[in-house]
Amino acid sequence: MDVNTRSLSSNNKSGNSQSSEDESDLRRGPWTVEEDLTLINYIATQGEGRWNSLARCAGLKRTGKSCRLRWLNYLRPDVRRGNITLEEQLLILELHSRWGNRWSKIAQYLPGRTDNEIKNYWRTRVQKHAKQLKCDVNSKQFQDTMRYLWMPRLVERIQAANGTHTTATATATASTSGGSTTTTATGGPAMGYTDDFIHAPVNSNFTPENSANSSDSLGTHVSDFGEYYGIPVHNQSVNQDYFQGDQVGYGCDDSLSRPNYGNYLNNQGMDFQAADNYMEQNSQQQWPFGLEDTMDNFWNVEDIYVLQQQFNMCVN
DNA sequence: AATCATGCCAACCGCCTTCGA
DNA sequence: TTCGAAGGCGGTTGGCATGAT
Repeated sequence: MDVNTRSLSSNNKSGNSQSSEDESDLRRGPWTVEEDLTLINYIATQGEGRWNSLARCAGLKRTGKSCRLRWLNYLRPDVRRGNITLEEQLLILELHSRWGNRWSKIAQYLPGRTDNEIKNYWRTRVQKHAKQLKCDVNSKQFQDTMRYLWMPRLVERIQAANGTHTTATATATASTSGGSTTTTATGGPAMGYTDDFIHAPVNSNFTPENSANSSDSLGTHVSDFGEYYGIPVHNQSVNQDYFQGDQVGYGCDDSLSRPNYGNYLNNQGMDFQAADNYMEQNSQQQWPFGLEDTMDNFWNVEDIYVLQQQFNMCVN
């Protein structure tokens, strides 16, 4: 069935009455250029308002919801396009560890990015790698892997790309196009095993099992990520054991080490209370990171290989 | 060249919350 | 206070693009 002509009969199950609409006349599916222009022009002259009436007044044969979604996710002038940058990836991981699937809340900290985009990123990229590691994305193992392996690694990549600091002696870059990933390693061992993880002091007492407890006293089993890490939503400085690099190791055993990324986000001005204020005061400004991640993804084949090894050590 | 598998993402669905009469 | 309308949000789907076979 043509997506544009599908029945709308199921649309009103949600309690969102569209009774004032002529349902038989409503369009669905992809928006046309003409519809986009109509919506843009209408909002440019009349501003945003009540979406149902806006849709009617603009002459769009769409539901108000559909118009709102199209505007917020695609037509808004401040919507950012292009790959999620390394910094944005790091921020998404960090914020998701705090708040879980609170996509709209996470999106507030990534100006120009929509909750839908972040959600899609998470589902297509992060969950994919959880699958590759054969663990549930909500599992403690995966959370720890993400927190103590991937995120520090990502910080290293950011620092390396910025030319500010990196302890890595080898770099591997991945480019993902479509479904495949190609990898270019420079200076690393032939087996694509980079030593990003192997060069800094390690607290041998640290394990993923105690990691959650290391930052607070609330690290007992809870399903929600934020609760899991025992982090209050607001007025909480950045996850302390994660960002205070010298105090706690992040690996699963002594073969792991942490990059010297301490307080990276704070050093970038990413204090969350400040971020709250920042967002309130200046919601239109772009996030002060300018680095584009042309590699698309910070995980590559080598990373997965290494991570699988480390992950297995964690589990066993 | 054809077919299949996979990734990506725009759009929809439906529940919940907020608003306002 | 109640109730319907509208908005917000997270989950899910479907179609297109691309790569693999």
